Amino acid sequence: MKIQNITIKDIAKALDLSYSTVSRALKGSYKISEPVRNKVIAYANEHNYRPNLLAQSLKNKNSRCIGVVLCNIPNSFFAEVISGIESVAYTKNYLVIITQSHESYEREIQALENLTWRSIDGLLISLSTETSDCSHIAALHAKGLPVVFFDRVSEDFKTHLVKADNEGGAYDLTNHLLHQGYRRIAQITSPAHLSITQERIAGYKKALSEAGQPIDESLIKYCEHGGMLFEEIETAVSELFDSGNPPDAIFAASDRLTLGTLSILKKMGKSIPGDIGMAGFSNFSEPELFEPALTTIKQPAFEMGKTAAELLIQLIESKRPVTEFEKKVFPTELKARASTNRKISVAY
Amino acid sequence: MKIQNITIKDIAKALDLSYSTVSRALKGSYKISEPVRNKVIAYANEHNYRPNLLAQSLKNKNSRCIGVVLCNIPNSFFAEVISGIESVAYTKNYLVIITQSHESYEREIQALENLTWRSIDGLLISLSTETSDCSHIAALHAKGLPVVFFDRVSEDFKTHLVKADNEGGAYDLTNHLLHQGYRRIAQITSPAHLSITQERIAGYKKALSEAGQPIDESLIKYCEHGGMLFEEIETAVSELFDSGNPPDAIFAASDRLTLGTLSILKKMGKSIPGDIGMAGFSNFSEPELFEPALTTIKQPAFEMGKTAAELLIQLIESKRPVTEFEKKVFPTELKARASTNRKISVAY
DNA sequence: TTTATCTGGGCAAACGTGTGCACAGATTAA
DNA sequence: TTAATCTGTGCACACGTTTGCCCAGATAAA
Repeated sequence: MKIQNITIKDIAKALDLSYSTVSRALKGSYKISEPVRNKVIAYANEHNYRPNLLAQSLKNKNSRCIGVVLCNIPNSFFAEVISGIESVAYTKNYLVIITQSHESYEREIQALENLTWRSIDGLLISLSTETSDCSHIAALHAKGLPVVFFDRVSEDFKTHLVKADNEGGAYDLTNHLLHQGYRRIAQITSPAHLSITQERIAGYKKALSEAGQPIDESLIKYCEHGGMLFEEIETAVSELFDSGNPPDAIFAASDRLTLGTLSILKKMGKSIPGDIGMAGFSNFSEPELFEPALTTIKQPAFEMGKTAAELLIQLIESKRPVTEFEKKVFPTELKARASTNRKISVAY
Repeated sequence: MKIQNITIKDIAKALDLSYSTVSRALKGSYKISEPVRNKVIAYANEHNYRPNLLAQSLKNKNSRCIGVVLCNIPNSFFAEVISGIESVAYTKNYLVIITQSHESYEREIQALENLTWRSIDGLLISLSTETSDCSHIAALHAKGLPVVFFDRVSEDFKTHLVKADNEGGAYDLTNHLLHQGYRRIAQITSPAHLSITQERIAGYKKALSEAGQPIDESLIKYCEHGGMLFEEIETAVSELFDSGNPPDAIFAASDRLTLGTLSILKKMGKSIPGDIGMAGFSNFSEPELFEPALTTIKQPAFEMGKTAAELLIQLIESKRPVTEFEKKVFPTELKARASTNRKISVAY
């Protein structure tokens, strides 16, 4: 921007002081006499002095920016996470730069390059569905860039992790479906290499096992693009129904998959929850407005964003290298609604 | 970031050249001989040289960042706008910094201060509901900051405007409701001082007038916070129904108002579209999933973001001061669905 | 041969801050 | 009175780039 702001030099000239005196008076760092300091501060306030962040960053090799890489912004879950991140960054005076990977490994790498080129002090990242190898992130981390994983995490290297209790959420939801009398419960989910997928499948299988139900791997459908392509959800659903032994309930493992599946079931004319039960992970704000009102597992997205940002800033501002890392796991919340309400509570 | 990148100085030392020669060779700007230039470029590529953007910005007084101020990210409309902005910025190599006003005038000012402090090259802004006076933006514009308004625009000063055809959209929707046989059509809308509100009311009134219907100002309810407070929507709805002469259809003027109103009507046990017709401006991705499937006016949000970003970058990169400004108006799209389907087409 | 022009490249200052060092004057200790 | 210490301030360089100006050597013109 071409807007001319007042600089330290201007103040120095006006008060007939050296640059360094002004700088030190403003920072309050060094031995500057009271009268001089007050004079400088008064002048600075009066003329609305704002230090030039670019110059400070160049000098100090920090930028007070944190970079965020996530899949895409319109997704309800991530939109809420962003709000959480911003709420912390705002008070700590960091700027948040958001980039989207659009579930693509290549774009994730580009986003990361762009961010590091722009000088960020730290990175918050949720892996894209295509990402199975984290060496691009590990390399930055090894060079000293503080990193916090959230949501879709990796344990390829040690750092703070912030995630939902995906296993617990999937367990709760599967149990709920079982209690409602559903028996052949399918899961439509993200690629198998993602942490969230593994955990959500683990919870699902755990609930089934505990209930003495068989586990049928053909009921688990992986969408390689996490539902970015509508057709992959369609394929998954039709495979389930064309199998000769269709499910009586579907559990979708993400926001997009949930909405996509619901949409397809309605198009197929399935009656929910009669013909088939339907539920999923979703942070959409008004799931009760759907037909039928949708049973969801909701993640505390805002809190997760907040915590991730707090941990990251703590990492950035730590004087000593941090060696003890935290793994924050947030409970999920099951909201049972009409879409799984068979009104038959079966004992087993 | 503490990551040490290779600098021009490193290249200069390695090749035994001066800094300036290296700089000029890389920029391709000045008289540098072929062999020297090639040598420099080869070395730079080999060692993965990236110019330090902070230093460049400091020197050139531009930052290759554009600032965006909007109400809030989780809103479907704005989330799509952001995607549009990013798609352009990405190819033109600008970074997008998104800030939220949360519909507050004060936070809008803070966001703006933060952005300018951070050095942005241009600004995209959609006014908060509380903003009636644009002098804070005009001041920046007067200082030379390129500004493009989108969505909620102001004509306080001359610049590019990007908006939807709000009047046309409201006209179409009102007409649709009239054709469906609704007669007492209410509008729940944003504060009266906003451009979008005025236009949406104008279209609504125009359709009513043309149909020979009376205009009842008591059917227009303004939500001072644009629906950020759920209670204000509740108040608006209950006032409509408690008036003794309730509406037979409600037209909500924004994403949040639409979802909020629908939610309240359902809680009240109203039958839609029987008791009351319901429709609104909304960019939610799957309105057909609602109960009932929701009639919407959809704005081309992605296109709007794209165009706004293009105009802004054009402004930023223009050599001469621009004096001719454009006003881009995008058509909206009416999607009639069950929530307004009375199945009685009344001639009038 | 001398002078003017061109070509390629280096010097150094600048953008706005931060900071190690030096130094003048005042105070204290010997 | 002299030496040691403390206090407050200024000088100058650094961060990484960019750019106006200058200059050495080569070439062309006179």
